[in-house]
Amino acid sequence: MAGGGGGSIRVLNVAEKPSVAKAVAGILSRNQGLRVREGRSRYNKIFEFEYTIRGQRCHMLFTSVTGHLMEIDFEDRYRKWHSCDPADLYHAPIRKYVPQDKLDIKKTLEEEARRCQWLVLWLDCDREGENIAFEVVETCNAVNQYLNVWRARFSALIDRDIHESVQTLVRPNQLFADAVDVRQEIDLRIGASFTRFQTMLLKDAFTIDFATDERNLVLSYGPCQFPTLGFIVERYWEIQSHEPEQFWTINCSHTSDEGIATFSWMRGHLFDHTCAVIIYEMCVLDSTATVTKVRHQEKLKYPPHPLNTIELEKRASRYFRMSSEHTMKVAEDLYQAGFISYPRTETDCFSARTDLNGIVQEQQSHPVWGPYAQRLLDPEAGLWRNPTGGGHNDNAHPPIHPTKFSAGESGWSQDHHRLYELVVRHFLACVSQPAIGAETTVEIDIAGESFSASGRVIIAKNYLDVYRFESWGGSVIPTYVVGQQFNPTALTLDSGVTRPPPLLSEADLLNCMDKAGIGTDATMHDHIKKLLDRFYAIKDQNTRFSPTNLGEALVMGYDDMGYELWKPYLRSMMECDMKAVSLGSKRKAEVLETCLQQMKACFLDAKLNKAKLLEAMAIFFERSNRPGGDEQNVVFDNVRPCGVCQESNMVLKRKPDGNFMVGCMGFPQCRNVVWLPGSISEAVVTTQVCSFCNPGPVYKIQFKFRRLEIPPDYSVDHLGCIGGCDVILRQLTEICGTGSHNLSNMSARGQGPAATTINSQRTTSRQGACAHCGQTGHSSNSCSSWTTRSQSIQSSGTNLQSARGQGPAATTINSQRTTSRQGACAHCGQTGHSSNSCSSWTTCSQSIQSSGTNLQSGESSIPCNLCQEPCILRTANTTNNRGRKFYKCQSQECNFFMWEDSMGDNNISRGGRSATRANSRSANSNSSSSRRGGRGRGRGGRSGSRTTEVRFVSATGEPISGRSCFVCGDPSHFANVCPNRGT
DNA sequence: GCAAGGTC
Repeated sequence: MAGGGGGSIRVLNVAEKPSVAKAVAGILSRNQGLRVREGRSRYNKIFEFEYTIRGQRCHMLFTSVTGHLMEIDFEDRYRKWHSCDPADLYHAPIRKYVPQDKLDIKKTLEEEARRCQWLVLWLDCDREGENIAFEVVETCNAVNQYLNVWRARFSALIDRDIHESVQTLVRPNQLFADAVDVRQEIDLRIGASFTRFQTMLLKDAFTIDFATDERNLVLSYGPCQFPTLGFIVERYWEIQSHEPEQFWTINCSHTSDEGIATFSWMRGHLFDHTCAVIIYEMCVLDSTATVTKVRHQEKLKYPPHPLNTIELEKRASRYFRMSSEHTMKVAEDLYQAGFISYPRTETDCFSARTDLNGIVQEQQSHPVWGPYAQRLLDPEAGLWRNPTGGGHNDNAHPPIHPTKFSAGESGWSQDHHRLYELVVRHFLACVSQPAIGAETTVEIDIAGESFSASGRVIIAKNYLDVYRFESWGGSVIPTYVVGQQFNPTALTLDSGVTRPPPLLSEADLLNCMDKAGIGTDATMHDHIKKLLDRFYAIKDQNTRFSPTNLGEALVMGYDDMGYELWKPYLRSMMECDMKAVSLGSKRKAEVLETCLQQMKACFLDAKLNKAKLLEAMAIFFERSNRPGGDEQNVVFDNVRPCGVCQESNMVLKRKPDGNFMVGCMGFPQCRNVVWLPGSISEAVVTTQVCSFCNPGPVYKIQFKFRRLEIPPDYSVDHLGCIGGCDVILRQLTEICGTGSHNLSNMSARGQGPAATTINSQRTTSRQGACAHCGQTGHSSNSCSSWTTRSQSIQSSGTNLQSARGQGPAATTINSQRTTSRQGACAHCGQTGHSSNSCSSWTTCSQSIQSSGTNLQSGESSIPCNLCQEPCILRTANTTNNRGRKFYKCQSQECNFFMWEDSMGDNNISRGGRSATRANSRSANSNSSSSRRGGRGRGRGGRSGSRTTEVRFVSATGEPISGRSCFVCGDPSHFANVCPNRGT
């Protein structure tokens, strides 16, 4: 490192945010001779002071950016949604630029950098920080290539760290920055491609009747938001597929002068009713209890670890029902006003150098928790304990803690008060002794069966005194000694049912994301909010999340395709790759290429399987009759570059009349088009490239023809090329015509060269034979086996061109030719009306409306068995259950779902219990087995979660199926409530 | 009109 030297050098220091610039400048200058002036940006001031770095006198200029200085986006040509096939976004050029709102910061950097010799980067010490560092370097180097660039590494904004850091400057780490470049590019390409794809595919195809303006509806996909949605849907499905099961347990209680002890059966509960009854009968017949074990134990309840962002969000949600997004807003306010430390931190352990004592001292005068703080500082109280960390450290920020005392500010909302209180109490708890409890466990034996009861007495509350959000429940039980005998006050056989897990709470969701590495501490709340903004999920009053129909349909669609795009694995894989890049074990270009290649293949596959998405949507939404509602019309598959305009791609389209064409995306400026045979029922662009045709690549198309509309000697499946080399395709075009654009139409209007031409070479090779049936003796024109449709084609004049080497495809209408068609409807080609008012559009949308309506809303409804809201009869459209009718409760908060064909079963109530519970069980079981398609999502048999909620069914006197009271034999009640039973 | 990541 340069040192010594006579004169002073100018050093430009740049921090990631204004607060850090201010703090570091304050520490380095020791607030001596520190001057501040405005920069171009009102938030990013410039601090100036003198400093000496390893003997070199420096005039320090300290300014900041605000996070990333640059953004990436596609080049202009690809930015419009219809400018290209979304698949092109996997290789479309990307540019990195400083957005408009950051230009003033850029200007400040440029102005200052010009006059400096050194650049010292004080960005946060994580990968993103390193990437921002290089953005700053790029900006400054552009105006001063002689800058000596240094990186300051620091882990906390405290004197010792900062002074040490500036004396041990290092070079910035390109590998760390590379890892972020990889992430940015992958996120952009995947996000934009899938978002455009699914939005264009689904938005207009269905009536998605949310409050918002449908035209602005964006069905976004993102590598973080989708797995987050996946967690919500998965839990929702788990609940739906839960099969309640009845279980039995024996409970015993004993009341004495000292109180009540409730003993629970050490077998837990049994699912075998007969077995439970037999054991119960044994206990009742020999009900004397003998105490077999008494154990006294001291138990500790530890205070929480120091607070990081995720923990703050989870606790604010749990204690105050604040959303994570709102929590972060309030925390940001408190941080900006200096009351709490930086709220975006992963760190949950304090540095040994933090002045914990000083932080407690500040809180001594608070009217509520002040006395506790005083006790903490009193060595005689013995309350202090050095905090233990949770093992996370971002090496950039300390755990969230109070930085300034406040007894409440006038401008604070209730949430500001609450959050500040949480931060303070949490901090005080962290430096406190754990709570101490004395636990007693008593075990008894009744007729060979073991039961246990426990009680707890809190000896010292310690941290619980200040951390009012936590409690340590416990009850006192009477004293027992080993060998003591007593008669239970009550001995009952109780029944309960297993229950599904609850919907995910916000804290649960944050937990899932944290574990799976979805998002960062600073962005997790954004992803959750995005799901709500996109109408993918809703949050109920208990801050629990469930998917909307839209969210569920999207996940279901991808799941039915067999993809786990909604699972966290993709992100985990990316995280691994990024780590490898940052460590230098993988190269940036290599990771980018591999990942994008895989994702593109996945994307193309998803496009091929788009029917699955449509099917899943059709379960929940009605088909729309909007013109763009035909998904075939809005999702384009790239076939080849356009040889006419040489700007856009030619894409496969299906017109509203069902016929296929390959047209230039540059329409209407470029009208290059290839009409395809009218006998095609399906056409899908593959990834195979034709090795003959130019300009390439020309992707081959997998066609399926309608058997009855093509000659018998042609296969219904054909992998074809529209570039001009494909003989079969041209034959079929000639034979079948192109629907409304058949040759008779063309020639009738005197359009010159027909769109559908027969290749002379091909015709020559089959001279003398009918092109239709292949037999000689007649031409295809007079072939008797042909349909009326093809006969109309035969009258057309054919423009014979040689097959190969003709440049643009033989079946191409070029732009020059199209010019002559100006004034004709772009849809059907006829004159006299525009495409807006073309009657064939209307016909098409009507047919969709009448035939494609799977969701027969309002056709029939029954009151919900669970909540009494109406249940609407709908028709499923999934692969496994197409056409099957089901009832689904309209209420968003009710999970009732029942197949219509299984309703009979539901009338059989089990064990004489109320029909309601039986119905819900049956409904759930049906939904699990069929809707989840047996992919192992629903739990089978008894492996799932069982909660121990016990219902005293028998206490109501209901007989359990097939049994009668063993005391008096009466089938109308059970033994434990038998009036004839002695104690 | 797309993502996720910084931050004001």
